[in-house]
Amino acid sequence: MHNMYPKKGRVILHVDMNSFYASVEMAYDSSLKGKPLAIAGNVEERRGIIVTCSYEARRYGVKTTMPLWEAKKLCPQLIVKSPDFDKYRKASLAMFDLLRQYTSLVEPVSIDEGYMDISGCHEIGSPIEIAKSIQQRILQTLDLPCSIGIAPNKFLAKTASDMKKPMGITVLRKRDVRDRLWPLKVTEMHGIGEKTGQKLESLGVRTIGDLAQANEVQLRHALGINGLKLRYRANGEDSREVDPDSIYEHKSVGNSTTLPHDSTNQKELLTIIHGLSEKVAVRLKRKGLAGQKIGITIRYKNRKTITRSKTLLNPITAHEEISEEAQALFKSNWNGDAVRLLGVTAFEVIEKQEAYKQLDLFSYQHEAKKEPLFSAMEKLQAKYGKKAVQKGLDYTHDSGTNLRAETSFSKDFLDPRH
DNA sequence: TCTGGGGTCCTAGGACCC
DNA sequence: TCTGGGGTCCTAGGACCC
Repeated sequence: MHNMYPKKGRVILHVDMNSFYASVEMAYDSSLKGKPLAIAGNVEERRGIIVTCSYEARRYGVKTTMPLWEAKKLCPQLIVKSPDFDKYRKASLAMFDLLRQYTSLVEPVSIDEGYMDISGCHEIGSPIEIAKSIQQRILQTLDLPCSIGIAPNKFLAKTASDMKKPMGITVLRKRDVRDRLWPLKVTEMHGIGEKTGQKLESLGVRTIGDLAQANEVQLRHALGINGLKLRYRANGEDSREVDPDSIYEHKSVGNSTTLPHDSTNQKELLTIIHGLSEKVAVRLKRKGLAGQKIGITIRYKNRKTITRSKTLLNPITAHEEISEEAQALFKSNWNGDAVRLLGVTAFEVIEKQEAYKQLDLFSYQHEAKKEPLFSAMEKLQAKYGKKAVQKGLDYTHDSGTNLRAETSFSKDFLDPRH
């Protein structure tokens, strides 16, 4: 018996497109190749920032999230384009289709990166051969460069794909962790940003190796359970599986906009919320989703940002309904200061089919308004359980009608302690 | 002359239930 | 006269990522 793989380990690839938006623009217009190119939001206005830029632009010090005016100062000949998301989505879909020709275990994590589990792909070739094939075909058929990390788990694969850019292929095995992962600065680790980096610094943790061997009690105290998770990863451990279905699991759909000018004009602000609500409604409908919870974001002139949300009795999709909830939230929470940004988000989105079941419940709530409360509640409880009954009660509160006084009686009735 | 827009996940406190 | 402990749901904020 010859077993090439004595330990049944996984082989995970992380495919990371290099400066994706800029590369897509160059694939469409080859005259842009070799030039400093940046994709920036709000190109016309003062508030644009760099979303992506070509490697040529990076040589001038231009970086992602840098304000546009600053980038132009560093590189006056910078070519600036507004993002064209339809174009990028198309390229992204084609790229993931190509990956799925190797295995169905493909998990897109964003428009330009994804994981693959190629553990069962021995017949196609070795992991490195597969990675080379993928990289070549993405380049040949889509004219797009990418880097690929090969490792026994997601974290190491993601870290590996970052090590050689552009067009790199990097293998990071468990036995490489000590020599190749541990020397890296802890701030380069996926999941560690500015704040966590500062906290770790104050604990004397500067490299990933420091984190891997840090005192668990101290970590837990400073960072909570996340500290232990990060330490685990720093040791090269990560048991998360590649989940091809995760793309279908939407949790929220939102739209936000930074206003061209800070505003205190309530009418204007409400109009903007109306427009954002429409965009949310259109996107919900296109995906066949409905939102159980509507939220707004208000960012003030001084950048202080608040969020307010409301859980609804029934999931909604319609533009007018979303707009009504969002405008009500705005009116009761805006402090009158000048507003810089507004956002509308639908949370706890569910598939429309689920929403129909809940509409059935809604009809019972209407009955609850006509019938004696008592029997309507019993019906509701028989069909939907106590949680549904609680919703029914909320509704009577919401409507603020004559049923209000009776609800407390019903609540008592439903509590077995009484 | 400052710092976009799309998300996810986690935490923490209060209300309420059992 | 005084007051537990487990759990869930809801809301708001924060950290992080691309």
